[in-house]
Amino acid sequence: MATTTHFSTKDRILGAAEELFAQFGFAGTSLRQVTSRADVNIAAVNYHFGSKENLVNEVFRRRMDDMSRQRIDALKAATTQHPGELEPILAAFVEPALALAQDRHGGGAFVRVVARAYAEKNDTLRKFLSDHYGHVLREFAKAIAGCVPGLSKEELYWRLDFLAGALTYAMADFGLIKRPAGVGEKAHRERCARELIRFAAAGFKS
Amino acid sequence: MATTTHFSTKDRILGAAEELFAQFGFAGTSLRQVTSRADVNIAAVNYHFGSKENLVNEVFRRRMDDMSRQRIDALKAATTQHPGELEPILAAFVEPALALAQDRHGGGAFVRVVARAYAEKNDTLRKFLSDHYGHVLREFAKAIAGCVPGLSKEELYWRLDFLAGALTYAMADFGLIKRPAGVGEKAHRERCARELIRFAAAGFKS
DNA sequence: GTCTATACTTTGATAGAC
DNA sequence: GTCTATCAAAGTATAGAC
Repeated sequence: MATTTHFSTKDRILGAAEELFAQFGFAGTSLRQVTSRADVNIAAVNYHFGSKENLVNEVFRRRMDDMSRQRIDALKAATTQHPGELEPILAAFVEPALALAQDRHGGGAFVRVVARAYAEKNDTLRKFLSDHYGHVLREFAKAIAGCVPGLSKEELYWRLDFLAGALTYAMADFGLIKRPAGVGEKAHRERCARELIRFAAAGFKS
Repeated sequence: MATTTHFSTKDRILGAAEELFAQFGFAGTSLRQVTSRADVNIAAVNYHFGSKENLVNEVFRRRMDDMSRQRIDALKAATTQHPGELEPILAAFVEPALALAQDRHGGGAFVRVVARAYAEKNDTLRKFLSDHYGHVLREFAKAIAGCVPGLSKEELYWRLDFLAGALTYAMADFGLIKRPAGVGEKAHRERCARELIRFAAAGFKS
């Protein structure tokens, strides 16, 4: 917020929190660890963010906003460059998410916030997610509907949920599939995207 | 552990914990709440379970073991009664999970443990899950491979992961789709199963 | 082996001086 | 906007009764 390269207390807290959350999870990270790494006083967290929970949400929001923007941009490019084709739309949905999940700095924290929204009865966070995710998802729903005309709106939404679920699972690296030692992270991610797009495309067209 | 209907301290803790975890989540439930509801001393938790984390895992394991058994039984029935058909196999995988997720007593807690395994860097829990889930998944992989002969083992495992992800998401009731007011829980669950089976079947066959 | 009373340690949060 | 001091509540650990 100035002409210098100085990072504000708030920004330093966000940065430190993101790294620690990604590495140790939320429960495993204390605010004292965060403030110690950010080199600020323990009380600064509550002053700037109100609570630990709200700090978590803010860490998440930075990445989420960025990913949503990438998705929307990619969607526009897909529908203009490949009109009527389903796979490029699915790629626009899948690829930014997998790229983020793999980001060393924010990916772990991001995936964890999503999972936490599953796990904890947290209607505030759920509503927040549905407000943001909802908007993006509806854009994709419209675009997909244009490629698969026979689909009812209900069926379309069910299938979008299935895609989102499979993608979230893949982002968390949770399944049977493990990256083989000889394959780089980028290649593994691209393989995942390719497989998921093919799987989902067949599902949407069925 | 007797001829009476007496519940041991351990069982009372497990029962109270399951209900509270399902209702308030893990972070939202203190051990003092648990021991108060179970009418046992606070120290009994650490005596019987070692830690809160381990209590969570034990609550989960009871349901998990039960669900895995149901899945395996349903798989056997499917392959003998409908040999060579893919959809009954997928149903054997999907339906026990959705039924459990909807169970008022244990469903909430169950889904939350799975989500927590996503969210927290907990290799113990992840390994435990992969040990149990892994065994069941491999049975299903074999059965599916019999129905879709052209599929490589790698592709098969990718797609199983996608199915598991979509199913987990659906179990958590996390997506856009909400149960309409006029539809019962059972009907909604059956609709979900039907849609997911169709979606995944097309994906596996692609 | 089982359970209880009790104390220890760390956590997130707050109040008030500066 | 930031700090020190302090708080209540949480998970955990231990000693000893039965």
